[in-house]
Amino acid sequence: MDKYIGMSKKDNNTEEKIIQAAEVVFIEKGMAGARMQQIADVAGINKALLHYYYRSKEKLFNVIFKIAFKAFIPNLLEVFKGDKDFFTKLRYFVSKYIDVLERNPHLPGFVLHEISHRPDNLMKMVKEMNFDVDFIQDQIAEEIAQGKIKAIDPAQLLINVISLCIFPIVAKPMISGVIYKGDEKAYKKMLKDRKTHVADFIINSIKP
Amino acid sequence: MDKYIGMSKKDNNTEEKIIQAAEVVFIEKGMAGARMQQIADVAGINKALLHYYYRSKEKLFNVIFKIAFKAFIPNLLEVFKGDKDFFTKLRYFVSKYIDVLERNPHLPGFVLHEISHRPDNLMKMVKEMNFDVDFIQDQIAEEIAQGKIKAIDPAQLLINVISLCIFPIVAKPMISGVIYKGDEKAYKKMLKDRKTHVADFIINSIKP
DNA sequence: GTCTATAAGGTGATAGAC
DNA sequence: GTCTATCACCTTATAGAC
Repeated sequence: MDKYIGMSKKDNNTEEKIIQAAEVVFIEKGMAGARMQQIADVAGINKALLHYYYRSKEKLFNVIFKIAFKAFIPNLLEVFKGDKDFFTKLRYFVSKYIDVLERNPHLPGFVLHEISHRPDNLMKMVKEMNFDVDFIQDQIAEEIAQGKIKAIDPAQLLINVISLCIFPIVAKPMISGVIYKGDEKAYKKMLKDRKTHVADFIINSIKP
Repeated sequence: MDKYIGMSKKDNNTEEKIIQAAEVVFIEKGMAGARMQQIADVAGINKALLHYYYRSKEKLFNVIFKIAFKAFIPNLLEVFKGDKDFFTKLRYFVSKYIDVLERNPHLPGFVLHEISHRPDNLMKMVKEMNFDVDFIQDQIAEEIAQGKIKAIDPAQLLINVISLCIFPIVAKPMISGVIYKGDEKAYKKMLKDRKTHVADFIINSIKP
């Protein structure tokens, strides 16, 4: 079982217990695979009480999805607003982001899977959350203009960065099984090395 | 609805119709979300006949998963066995693989999602299929030894290549929504550009 | 707020006629 | 092989006592 993502500590609060349980179950099983009964069990209550707090499975799911999405596109992106060297910020972001994902390995799979099954519904929700990644692309463009990095489509570079961070987590069983022949330790070492490898790989590619 | 992956053309054959329908439904909805009734509807038959051919949902799922997995880790990898220049083979692979995934956008999400929900079950199946990617890593190591590419962990490079190809497909609604603000055409153009961009990006990073 | 009991409808699977 | 009808179970959701 995964740990819950949320930050509240009021464990005695029933609502909090429900949220924590729902995070664990939904993120592990997905909307279609999750069962209200199991969420109730994990929360240590019964189904009826679950429906008393959240009238339907879908309403509860939407609450959890928002929490998961915020963890998935983290405040971490804010580091790019700092005035440090771009490569320094990139190294910091990659290392910390892989760190976050490593501790919540089912998170990216959950968000990606659900968002591609209800794109309209969920994207509306995401828009309300008002995420902004434009400033990162602007910053990349500015770095290029100043000759600090090679010419590259800022969007492509951004996609490359997140691909290299997220995919190894989403594809854990795949990589662990096919590339490392089931050797879990080898997978973990790879992920640890990756916290510096990814930034090195990217910087090697884009430095002038 | 997606198109089916399989290659057979015997459309009148009931078994073939079932496989095609099951591919469409399972790959789009996943095991937990798929319904035998819907598969029957898409195949133009009824549930009973479905169970006549495949005794259970799980048996049918396993058949489809194997097909999907073979398409996901394609014969395309064989190009690395050729004797062309490594960078040439890399360019060819990236371009063709993104091409394949673009035409089956739900395929990688399906395989990754299901494999991480039944790792033991499915990895056993995968092992029976006897995939081999070791020769690619050997080849990378050889290139490094010959000084044709910079020192790099072959496994990390391999992971980088597939991450950069697959992630943009798995995360389509995400990228399309957050980076391109819902502009589908911009997403498609990005993917088209990516067929050359990814190899350029990688080669820039690893050329001596 | 929290529980037990149960309704209402869905879902995988089978029986049996043709 | 293919169909209709049906079973047995599961799942969400609600009613009503405390």
